[in-house]
Amino acid sequence: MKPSDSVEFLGTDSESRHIRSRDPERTKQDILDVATQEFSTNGYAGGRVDAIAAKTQTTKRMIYYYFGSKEQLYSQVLERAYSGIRRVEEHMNLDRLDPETALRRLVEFSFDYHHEHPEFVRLVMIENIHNAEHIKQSETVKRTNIPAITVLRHLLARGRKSGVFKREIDPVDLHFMISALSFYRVSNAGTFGALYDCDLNEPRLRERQRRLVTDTIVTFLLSPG
Amino acid sequence: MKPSDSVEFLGTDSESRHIRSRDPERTKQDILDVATQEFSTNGYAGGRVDAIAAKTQTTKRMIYYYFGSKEQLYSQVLERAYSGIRRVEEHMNLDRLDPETALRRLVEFSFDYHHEHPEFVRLVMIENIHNAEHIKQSETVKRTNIPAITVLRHLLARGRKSGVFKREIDPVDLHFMISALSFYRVSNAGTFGALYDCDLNEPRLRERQRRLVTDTIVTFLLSPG
DNA sequence: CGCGAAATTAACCGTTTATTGGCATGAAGC
DNA sequence: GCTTCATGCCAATAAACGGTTAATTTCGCG
Repeated sequence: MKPSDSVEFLGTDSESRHIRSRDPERTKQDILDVATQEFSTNGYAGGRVDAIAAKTQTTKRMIYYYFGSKEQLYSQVLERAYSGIRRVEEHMNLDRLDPETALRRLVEFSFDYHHEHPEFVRLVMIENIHNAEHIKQSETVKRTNIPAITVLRHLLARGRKSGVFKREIDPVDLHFMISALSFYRVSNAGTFGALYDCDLNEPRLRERQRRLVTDTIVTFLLSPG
Repeated sequence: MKPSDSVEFLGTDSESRHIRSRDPERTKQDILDVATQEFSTNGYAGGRVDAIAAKTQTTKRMIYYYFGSKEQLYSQVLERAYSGIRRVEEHMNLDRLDPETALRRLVEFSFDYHHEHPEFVRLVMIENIHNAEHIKQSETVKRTNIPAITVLRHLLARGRKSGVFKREIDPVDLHFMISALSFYRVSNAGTFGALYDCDLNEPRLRERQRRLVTDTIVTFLLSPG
């Protein structure tokens, strides 16, 4: 190596490299953050390991060092994304509210969470394109998702007991409807907006649909069969 | 070229080539059919031109001859997929039915169409991953989708006039809800099934949700604000 | 201090992939 | 019969792209 190279090397060094001392956890999180962005934007096949490495503060080799393969990296990105919604969901304390209000809150939470986390929505879409084969193998994700149904089942039981909820409905079916209405608005904003010439992210429209979705679900539960 | 090559050449000739007489339209449709399958299964980035060519009765060269590029081929696949649902939608003749029944039919049709055309659903998912940038450029698709809203608007007006529909609702919003509930069940069957350990395609469950979705929409329209 | 393991880096490799060129050829219309 | 369109085959290409090699640096610990 020529002296000039050495100088050049040390020069860029102090500017961009070796600023961070070795910190495995931070490196991993850095990679996961960037990978989340990359995969959620371009899909799994469309996501580029090189692109991830470039946007990272570290190198491509580190990705393989910590995650083994593109696929395992993607799986971890997915798991982390799912853990996000669950963590928020857990601290909702719906039990203190009357059933109708609790249901409203739940729907609104779902609606808002999807809106605020489009990258999560996109990752789930992508995973579905791949027939959920990664999620199927993750016991963690599967286990941590059951509570969502348990909460709903409990809420439904409370509502029926108090006579507010007139409908019999399977908690899984209710969850399906709430998710569908929350998810689709974000996942299909592109095509829906293009086809019907509207911007689903426009605050006014979003607020209107937020109320609509909530009212629809609540109205159904309250109406006699 | 040696004589032996010539013989070899002519030999394979009569076996595999020139079996189909020249039929441009059929060749194009063949390519589109296979491409639909490939893209809807693997996504745009995941879809392989080689794989498409292999499953076709023709060659890769023909794909470029007729479609120019992978992207243009994908766009045409998308357009054709959208034209499918429109064609069916057109011959529904909802005007002969009373508003409530017409609405039921409409929801059921949407539910059934999505269920019966998962490849359409997947293509739309994929297009949304790409921010609908192909659809945005297709005037054809945009124009031919407006009628769906017009039909709804007319139906809503009829229902309100006759006093059956008590709710005021924007036709686009109604379309959004119907689509969401129809679409999500198919698009997210993978992750939903994995997370809550159920098979959304199981006939019993599907029938139950079909009724649930229809009832929910109808109940909302019929209920007083 | 010095040593071994963990962390990090740059350069490299083999393969895949979309895309094109070249060339031959049969069919159809004029 | 001649031209033109449609088709087939195959090889080439040039750029990605996922993954790896091998060397270097950092850090904790004895």
